[in-house]
Amino acid sequence: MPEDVSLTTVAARAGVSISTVSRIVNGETRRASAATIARVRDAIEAVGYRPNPVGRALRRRQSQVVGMLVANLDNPAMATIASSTEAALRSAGYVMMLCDTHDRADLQDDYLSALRAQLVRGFVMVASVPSKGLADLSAEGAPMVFVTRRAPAGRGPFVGIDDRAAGAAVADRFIDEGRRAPAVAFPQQGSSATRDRVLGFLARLAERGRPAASVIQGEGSGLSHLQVGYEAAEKIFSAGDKPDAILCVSDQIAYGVRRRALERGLDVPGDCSLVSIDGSPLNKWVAPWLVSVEIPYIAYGQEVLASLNAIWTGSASMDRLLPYRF
Amino acid sequence: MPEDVSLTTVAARAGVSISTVSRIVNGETRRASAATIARVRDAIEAVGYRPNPVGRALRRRQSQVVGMLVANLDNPAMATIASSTEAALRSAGYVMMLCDTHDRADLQDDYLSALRAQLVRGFVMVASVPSKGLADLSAEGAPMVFVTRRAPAGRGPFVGIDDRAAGAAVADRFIDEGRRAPAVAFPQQGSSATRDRVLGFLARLAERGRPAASVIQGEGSGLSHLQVGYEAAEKIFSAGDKPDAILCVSDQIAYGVRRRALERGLDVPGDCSLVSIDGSPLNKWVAPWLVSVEIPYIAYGQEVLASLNAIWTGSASMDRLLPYRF
DNA sequence: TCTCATTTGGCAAACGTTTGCCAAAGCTGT
DNA sequence: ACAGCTTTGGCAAACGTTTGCCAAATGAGA
Repeated sequence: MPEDVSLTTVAARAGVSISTVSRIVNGETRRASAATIARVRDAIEAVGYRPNPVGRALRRRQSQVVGMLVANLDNPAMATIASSTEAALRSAGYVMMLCDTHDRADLQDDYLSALRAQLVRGFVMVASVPSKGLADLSAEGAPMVFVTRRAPAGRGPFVGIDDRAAGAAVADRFIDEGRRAPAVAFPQQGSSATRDRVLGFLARLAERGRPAASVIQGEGSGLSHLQVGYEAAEKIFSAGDKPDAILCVSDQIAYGVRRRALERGLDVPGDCSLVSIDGSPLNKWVAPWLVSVEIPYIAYGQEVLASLNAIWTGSASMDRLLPYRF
Repeated sequence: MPEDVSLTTVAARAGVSISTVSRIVNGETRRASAATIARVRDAIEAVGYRPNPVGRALRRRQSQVVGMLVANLDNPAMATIASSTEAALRSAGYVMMLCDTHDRADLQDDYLSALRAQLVRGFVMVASVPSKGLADLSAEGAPMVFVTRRAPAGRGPFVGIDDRAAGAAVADRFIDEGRRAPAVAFPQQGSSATRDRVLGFLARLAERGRPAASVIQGEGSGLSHLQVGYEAAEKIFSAGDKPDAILCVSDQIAYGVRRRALERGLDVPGDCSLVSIDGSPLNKWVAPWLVSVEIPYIAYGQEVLASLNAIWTGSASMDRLLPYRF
């Protein structure tokens, strides 16, 4: 299958000019007679012509590529988002270019500029980090949608869940279950997502008669949420009050908390129940002790696509909040 | 930052022709005087010129893009491979385009032809599936490296571990530990990787006096290895002999086996120890009961790059087997 | 000073598209 | 038969790059 078939090949075979073929390929049916169109279509079929995306991008000054920057592909949730977004984009005729920023601002900027040079059509920022390049690009009005974490600069369409509400839902559950000593484990330098979950949780508890001061709060630092959970748990378990229910703002934090709990000889959920926000399908298999608010990461892809489409067509860019499920 | 700076911009500013600038950008230092080179370099710096990859690809008929097809991004091992490969390629000046084939031949072919149209420089097939498009492309001699699973057609450079040896290593361990009733859990329609692991395991056991017929073999079917393990375990546990050590050919299979074991009231590793081949870092946190042969997925990226480099420079394409660690 | 080789650099033609503009042909109504 | 409009389609110029070829300028040797 020699792939050196271009508009010229088709034009020669159909006995028309390349302009005509180009127009027909692009659906400009009003610029050619029905007979010509049929002849060209046949020729296209016969030689197996496929438009060359590179030539097209050069001329149009815009490619079919959408760039996706993800903070950490090793995080299963982000991998799922990447996978579903790739599928959605592909089915709409776009291709996705994926970059792993490792949560580093400098890498993020490198990737942004490389992608821009590729004339990408849009950017999908999954858990972006604040950076100069991002701010610039955003200010220029580049098509950009933020997933999981909101835009550092504030404005920018967002795909995710209502993090505050999710936190509040866990609070409600704890109260309804009659928990005496609720706690929360979260990362020291959290993103908008983890922060909002904690805030929603504490706010709802306060509304229902449990002021924030009475809630055991454990924060952890470290690169991975596993480590964060492990550290946060230490603080929580060595607090004066013994917690009987802990909100972990992500699955991985819950894994870390649980490990520390085991090391301390605590039974989960016997002595202390763990609730997390994420809901990886893996939990059912490796963490049956964990109750989780399930986030439909698998559905993120189509929302991202819808959001990009809205931007491209000039509609108002609005946030897309997906339903979570307890 | 208006990004409409091209060779023309630089040429005008430096007072030379675009040919000269192009040659200097591409390191053809012998085609211009030192003074000219300096002047051009300054101009490049001043206007912030970056070569346009699209124009370049069109002219060179070859882009800096490397296409990566992965069977399932939700699999943490593959996500890690994708991440490390992306990093390695990026640091060598390439960009990676990632596609998730969901292990489907038709999608794989779609992606292959889309990537080819993008004039990609090479293909990285992570756990590829046999397909017509793959066979054609491979026959044409497209630069292609196979990761984790060997080329369906046989020939093609491979990056992975020595799967038979890994299986054998587990066999040795079982014998050395004095296990009475070893078993193995594996997928019904396995890849070259899982097949080789089982073969290596059984062969070594046979060498050391345990003919294959005496080994409990449980195969499972299903989309995910979790399910495979769950099914395989059922067969293994309901066999006449009660196993006291099971080789699970992947981490996820081990998770499935363990779940079934729990349901049957078996203690792991008390009643029966589990050994898997994969070694996800997550194991330490969520599956401390699992012993694993650790595969250095994080190091795959650089090997993939090295393999591609070998192909591009015309060297003999050889397999790259990485060391595993018990 | 002349010849010849080397250095230095520009011209122009590609690569595969898209699209503004022009022109030929076909129609309509007078 | 003629003006004017619509349909149909081609020409050619871009988009940003690379590169074969040619030419001017420089330098060396005679």
